[in-house]
Amino acid sequence: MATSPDLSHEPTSADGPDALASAPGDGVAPGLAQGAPTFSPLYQQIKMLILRSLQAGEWKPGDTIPSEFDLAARFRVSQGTVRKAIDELATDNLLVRRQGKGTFVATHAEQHIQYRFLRLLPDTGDLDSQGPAERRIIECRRLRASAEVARQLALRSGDPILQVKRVLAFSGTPAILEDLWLPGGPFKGLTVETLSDDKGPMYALFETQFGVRMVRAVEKIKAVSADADAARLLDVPEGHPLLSVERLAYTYNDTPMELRRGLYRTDSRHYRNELS
Amino acid sequence: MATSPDLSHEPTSADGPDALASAPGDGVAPGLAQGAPTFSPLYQQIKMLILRSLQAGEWKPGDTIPSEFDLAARFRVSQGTVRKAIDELATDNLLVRRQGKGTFVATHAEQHIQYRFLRLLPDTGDLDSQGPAERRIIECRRLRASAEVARQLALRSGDPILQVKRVLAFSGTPAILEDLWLPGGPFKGLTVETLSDDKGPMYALFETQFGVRMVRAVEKIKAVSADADAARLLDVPEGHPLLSVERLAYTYNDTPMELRRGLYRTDSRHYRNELS
DNA sequence: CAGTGGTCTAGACCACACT
DNA sequence: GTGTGGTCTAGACCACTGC
Repeated sequence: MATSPDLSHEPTSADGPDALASAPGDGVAPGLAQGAPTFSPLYQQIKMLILRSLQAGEWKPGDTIPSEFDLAARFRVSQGTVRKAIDELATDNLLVRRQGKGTFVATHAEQHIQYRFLRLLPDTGDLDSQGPAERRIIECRRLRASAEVARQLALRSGDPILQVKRVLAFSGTPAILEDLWLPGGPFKGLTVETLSDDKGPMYALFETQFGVRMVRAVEKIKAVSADADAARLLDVPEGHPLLSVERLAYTYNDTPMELRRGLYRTDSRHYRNELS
Repeated sequence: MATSPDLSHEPTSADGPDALASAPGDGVAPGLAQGAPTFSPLYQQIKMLILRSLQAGEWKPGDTIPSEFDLAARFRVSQGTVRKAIDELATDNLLVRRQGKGTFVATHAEQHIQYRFLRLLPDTGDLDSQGPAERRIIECRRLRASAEVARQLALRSGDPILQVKRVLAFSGTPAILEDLWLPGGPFKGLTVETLSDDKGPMYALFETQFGVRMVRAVEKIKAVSADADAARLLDVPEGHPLLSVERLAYTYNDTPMELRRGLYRTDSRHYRNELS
């Protein structure tokens, strides 16, 4: 009797000689994970299981995950099937493959090039000349979600949230004024001190301190005029054109976890985007 | 004797019984395409060969290309290797796979959702309510490339170019003012009439009339104030904040083929971008 | 050297579209 | 049914990393 792929969450100890005895052509187990009539390829199911392990924190950002061969044995499928699942997770930027070393959980720390979600670049293209971003926290308040913020963060109006306001500068010149709204639950304990003491990207802090990993985001961009407040903090005349960048960032499972509204000075910088 | 993969450009007529006799484990032919010592996987070489056929116009936009099996026979490799090559070309948006039907050369025509490179969406998200874009050509002039335009289009200063200026409106309200610069050579014969008579996306026209297919683009976005000219054409007060979108679009082979500068009204629309 | 990811092959079968 | 892309397997070998 040919064994079916084992899609249980735990590694199995029943590694008998028939563990991998599935004959070629057994084909996919249709809808094995649930009774739904919808067809789902095996590698998609494996992908979901790996995703679940990532969510559950079985492997932390920066860790290496088990080898393809090990995962294949755990799930009772062929290495090629695991491979395809990992391939997709890698192109989604959730995993990083390194030949000869292993497959790692992606992280916003040691992204070694730059902040992964920041698209504002100097017009000269000279990424290094400007040095690191200087961060200044303006405020960090605990308050209740407005209807609008609640809607975007999938909360209820009045739920506790955190609001952070900060300015980023390069070489002493302010470039970005940002307001952030974070759900109070996952970010319980976040204080202005935590933020001020931090050195690296904020999303790296979120990973290490709160176990929240930002996976993807959607930005809505508009051109606006600087109001008095923005003009003061960004050191531009009132009415100066600014880029308004409203970002909704998601963790695993498409859960929105951060709403951010940035005002970017674009006199000597630009927002870069690639189309394909 | 085991035959090597045949990477010649033409289909071979020598379909003898040993055509596919390569034994497993023959491995990759290192640097077969050129004597370079750099290792290049077989599927990458196949990818390049398919790309070359696309460039050469062997298959036109909208056409179906030969089946994976046919291509495998042509190149004397396995279907899986062709598959991986096509996979990459599909994720690059150069080809489109359709199960049961075949693999097609991507096209800007019948992109049936919307203009693929236009990221300006109504704030309501209601894509259909606004109806189709109304296009008005302001001018179409033949002139000589300035140093700046020449640099970006990889031409020499003074080379002949075309400049097009147009306005796009939705429901009678102007939304976009665009200036385009095109190299004179590939677009010889482009007139204001050609442009005005056209119905679909401009990039579809470029494909059918000039055989130029835009494959990818890079945009630099800034916030600016409307000058008198822009204010008049976009029906906004002078000084109104506008999104400046400077696009450099490329054909196959990373050849720049269009420089475009758009001014977008963002009072009721926004530029949408996804990060990951 | 062993272990990891990366490539390649060959063959079987599934899902889908057309005829 | 036939032909297309899509999934899955099994096994071999290559390239890179680090012991």
